[in-house]
Amino acid sequence: MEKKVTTLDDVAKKAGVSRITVSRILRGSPNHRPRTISLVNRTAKELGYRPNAIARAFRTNKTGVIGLLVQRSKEHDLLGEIFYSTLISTLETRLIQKDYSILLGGVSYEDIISRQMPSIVQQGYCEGVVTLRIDDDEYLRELNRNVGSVVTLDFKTQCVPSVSVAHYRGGFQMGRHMIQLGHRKFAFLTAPNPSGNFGSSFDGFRAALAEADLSQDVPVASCNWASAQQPAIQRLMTTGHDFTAVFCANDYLALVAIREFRNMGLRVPEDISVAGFDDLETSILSSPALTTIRVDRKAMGEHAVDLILGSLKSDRKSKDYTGLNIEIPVELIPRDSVIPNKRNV
Amino acid sequence: MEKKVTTLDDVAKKAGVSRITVSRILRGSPNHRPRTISLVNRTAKELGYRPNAIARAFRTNKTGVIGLLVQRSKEHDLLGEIFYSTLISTLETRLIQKDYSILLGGVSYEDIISRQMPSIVQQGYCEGVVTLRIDDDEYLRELNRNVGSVVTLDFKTQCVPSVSVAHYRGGFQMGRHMIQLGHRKFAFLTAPNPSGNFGSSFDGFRAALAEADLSQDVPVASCNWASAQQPAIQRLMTTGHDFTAVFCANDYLALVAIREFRNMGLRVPEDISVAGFDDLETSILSSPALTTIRVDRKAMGEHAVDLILGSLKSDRKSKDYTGLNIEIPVELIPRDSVIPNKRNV
DNA sequence: AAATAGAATATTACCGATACCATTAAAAAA
DNA sequence: TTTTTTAATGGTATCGGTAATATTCTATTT
Repeated sequence: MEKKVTTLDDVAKKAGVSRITVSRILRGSPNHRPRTISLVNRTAKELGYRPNAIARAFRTNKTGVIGLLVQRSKEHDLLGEIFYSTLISTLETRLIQKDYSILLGGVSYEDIISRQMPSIVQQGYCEGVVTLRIDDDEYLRELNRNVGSVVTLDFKTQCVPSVSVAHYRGGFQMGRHMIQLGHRKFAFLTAPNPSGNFGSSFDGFRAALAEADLSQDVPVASCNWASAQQPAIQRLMTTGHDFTAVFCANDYLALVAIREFRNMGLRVPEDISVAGFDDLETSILSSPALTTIRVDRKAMGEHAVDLILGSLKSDRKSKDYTGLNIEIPVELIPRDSVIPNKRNV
Repeated sequence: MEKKVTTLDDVAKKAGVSRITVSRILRGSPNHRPRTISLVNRTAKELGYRPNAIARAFRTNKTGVIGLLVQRSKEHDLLGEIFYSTLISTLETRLIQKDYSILLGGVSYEDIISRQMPSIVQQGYCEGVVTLRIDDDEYLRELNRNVGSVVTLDFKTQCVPSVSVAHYRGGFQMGRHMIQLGHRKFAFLTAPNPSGNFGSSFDGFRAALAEADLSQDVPVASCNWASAQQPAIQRLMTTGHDFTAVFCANDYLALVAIREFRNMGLRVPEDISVAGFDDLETSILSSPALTTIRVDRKAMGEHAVDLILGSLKSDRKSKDYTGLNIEIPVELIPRDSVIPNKRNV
């Protein structure tokens, strides 16, 4: 006695109608006698009938599956980054409501360079794909060639609809905030340029400096992810700079920076103010509580879902979303890691 | 000009062989003339043929998809929890290597109570399912009835194979550690009992107290997740307890506790030592760096994958994994949030 | 050269649903 | 009542693969 699944035919036979009638009724077609409808529904329930999604997908060419593509790498794992896990959670919740499921896919840096499509795409399981911070235009175009609908999250591009963060604006706000508190000399802490988002933050920051007629010649420490952040930070300190505030590309780096500064005997924020970007759930819990730029990840996820679903429906004839970019606004969250500068005020 | 996909028939026609020959050759069957093999391979490449995974899944009844089931709730989102995101990342990486993909599924608490199967299961997309900390035996059994292979992560059970954490052992180690540092009075900080894991930690902790002939009557503060942790913690402090060390069910709660204690004017760790459980990536960055119990999440993910794949292969006839439990060992990571007790030493 | 074994390839049926078109039954109009 | 229209239902082909079985072809044996 293996598993025996009930099919449409079983239901049809038992109910004494044709298979297609059962199919239509179960899908909610109204063009049937109430008697037949209730008979079929009852019979289906009795037999414990469950439509076979694979068969349906096969026939209709609609899988009800959206791929979620993240970049994977040895040293640093986007999926494991808390910023993204919140995002993913939002995507899942909202897509389920629309009867879609999420299929996870990882691509390595090498895959991207060699234009290697992930297996979930090759196999044709996905009706559409949402990418997380995949920043290679050519790769996105190739994806689009394979999947029909692609939406990019956390990277602004012209070749597919995208949802991005107002990094420039966030950097600008942080710049103003620090200047307002009396800081005049700054440093940046970043990771090796993922997707230029960090670059935008710093451009915005510099714009604030320009506005205040301050030197935009800001020293930059570029850290690797996994480890080896210390050298970059130490180098920053030992090259004779006299900054009083550091703007970090994200909250995680800010925490690292705070630890390193303290290891060097500096007090944060008394000697150096440190700010982050993202406002992770835990950033309010750090000590000092982190001054940062809040990003509405929920809104990001929701917009991404709306974009991808909208772009699915459009059978070439309806609205074209290509190049449509939604920029999520940000908000400065002043807390305790950035304080007025005693030296320059 | 819509999308035209090349099928086996197209390749077969162009190569002048039968469809099934193409199918077999592309799947690597050796029983063919080398000439035919290379001809078919060449033709397939020329036409850019990609096997249709849905059609194949339909025919073979093998989807190559593993479901990942997490509990979802308004106030607290497991998917968004960093502990799990690392786990998920590991699962994904390892499953891809075995040519499987991950389909994400969420279940609410209500779903579990009402034995409502998630859509990814109902639809029959999954060959197997890995659950994350779903702690209802009856629900797991029902799942197993629907999917064939189920493996539970972060919850120990007898009804399906499971991978769990040595919570008891971890609690025990932490107890010993604190006692060794001179602490005699303790408190627990936990969340409303998810899955009894937290309970095991505290049982282990108490066992260490018993070993040292200390009172096991430890006050407990039970916090909600999202917010409202303050009241529970304040209540703990204002009921005349005189503990010097607090063992928290996880690192996140430990951070919350530290903040609350400080808000009440207490110093951590000078006045109160605080310890967590999990060793999140960021826990070494907090100040003070968190003393905690390290859980090898990578090992958890790897074992889960091995279990689920092994249990897929077993067509009832081979090994039966039911009730097999793998317990992941833990390790005490002493850092700066637990220090020797000045009062009692 | 005929018989036979084994390797290579082909035929056919089928997985479970839906699309499309045809048909029948019931209601409305003549 | 007969015809026409409309609602309800049925028949058949089909999506793109693979399993099982049948057939051809090649090589070996006698």
